[in-house]
Amino acid sequence: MRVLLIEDDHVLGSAINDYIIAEGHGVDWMKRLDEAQLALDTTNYELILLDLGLPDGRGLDLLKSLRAADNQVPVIITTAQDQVAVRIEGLNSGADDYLVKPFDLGELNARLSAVARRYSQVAAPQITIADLSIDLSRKSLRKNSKAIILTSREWAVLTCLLRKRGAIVAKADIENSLYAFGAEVASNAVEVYVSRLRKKLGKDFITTIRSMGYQIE
Amino acid sequence: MRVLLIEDDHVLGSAINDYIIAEGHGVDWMKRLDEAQLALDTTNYELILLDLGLPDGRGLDLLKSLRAADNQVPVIITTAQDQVAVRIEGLNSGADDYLVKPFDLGELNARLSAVARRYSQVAAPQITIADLSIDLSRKSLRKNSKAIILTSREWAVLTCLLRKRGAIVAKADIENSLYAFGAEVASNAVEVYVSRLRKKLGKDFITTIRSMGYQIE
DNA sequence: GTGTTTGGTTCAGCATGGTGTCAGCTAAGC
DNA sequence: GCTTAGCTGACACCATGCTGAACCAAACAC
Repeated sequence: MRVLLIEDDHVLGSAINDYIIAEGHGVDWMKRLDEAQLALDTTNYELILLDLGLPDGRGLDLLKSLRAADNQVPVIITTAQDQVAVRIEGLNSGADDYLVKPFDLGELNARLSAVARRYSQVAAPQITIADLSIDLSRKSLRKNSKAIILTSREWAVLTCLLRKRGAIVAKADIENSLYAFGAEVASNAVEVYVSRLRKKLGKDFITTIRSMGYQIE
Repeated sequence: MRVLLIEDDHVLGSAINDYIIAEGHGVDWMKRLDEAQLALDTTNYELILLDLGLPDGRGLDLLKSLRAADNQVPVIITTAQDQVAVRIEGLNSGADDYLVKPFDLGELNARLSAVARRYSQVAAPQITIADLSIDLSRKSLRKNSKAIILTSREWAVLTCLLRKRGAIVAKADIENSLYAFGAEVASNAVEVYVSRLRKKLGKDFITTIRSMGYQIE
């Protein structure tokens, strides 16, 4: 997850910065609003942590202009203990969440993952390859924006290949992901399903690497 | 918006209750978890306000089972000032937000509208598909502008499918949204309801994806 | 109380389409 | 050319899904 941190306090800022990195996310830390605006213009973030206590007090404007521009990126605002009114105004201006300073870093983390979870539901992991768009979680698939129905076995083969996209996947690997281990299938089932997939998705979508396996892209 | 309020404190509860009503929303106020579970079984809420400080301390279980059943209804938890750990666990268990008691009613309202805003983006109130027009929040349904009455179970199945419109919804998912946690039903109930829905709404409205689930559109 | 209606759940028998298998074919590599 | 690997149409079988009907429980009328 790529996070934009807008915070002028050096001590708190670097603590948060380090913490988010330790959680495995990427951070851009901006100490001034004009820098933040610039960063927003050039990069797509998945989360913004916005300090509303900045000296110039224009953090809310940034938030409002984001929402006015129909940018739905989740924003968590941070305020000092006594700024209840600011907090309310922030939420009404389109913030998704807030943290009251001083806050527990564990709490920050919980909020991060809550927002990340929420966000990941909205922005479906949509894969687009050539004229195909594939949504694995919804099991929906479109070719030239026309829906295509796959059977469950066909899905199994497709996801197995997509999970290792770019790599060459051995036929045995695919077979193992199809049939719970043990149940040996002495046949060319995988070949059959690849054939069926090609009929539905297009000839060149899955390439055969002779005597090694199959590959997508 | 229909809100389920779970709060055992009479004073605070009735204050919140009145406040939400004053804001133009509907509230069901439950003082015990078993009542709340019952309410959840029969009604679809758009927001749940859950007090994690209930005497039996099983509020978290309710929340977890909701999420386990893939119920995405926004949940705001309330905790006392000193229960930071509970709060964090709540967020990690799938709560969308929290309020620390004692909280400002203005703050409650800001959170309500924040959640409502977020929610309204997801579920459009009026849906039109083919010759059907469906209003989920009012539970009204028309086919060629002729009203159709559905039973509550039929609604549950329909809304479950519509909420993930376009996606393939597994039968188990639908079952989970029908029968809140615990109550295992060993039968083909979902099939029966789909069959009845098709009889009322038209043959082709819900499509079967064999061994995967059902799909609308 | 009885009778009726309404909706939920279960079951059985039937229909159907996905699955696995094979045979005959094509294409690749040498 | 030959050999081997992979492709694909055809098909039988049976798990999966459909649906009418029966059965219950709760609500309601009288």
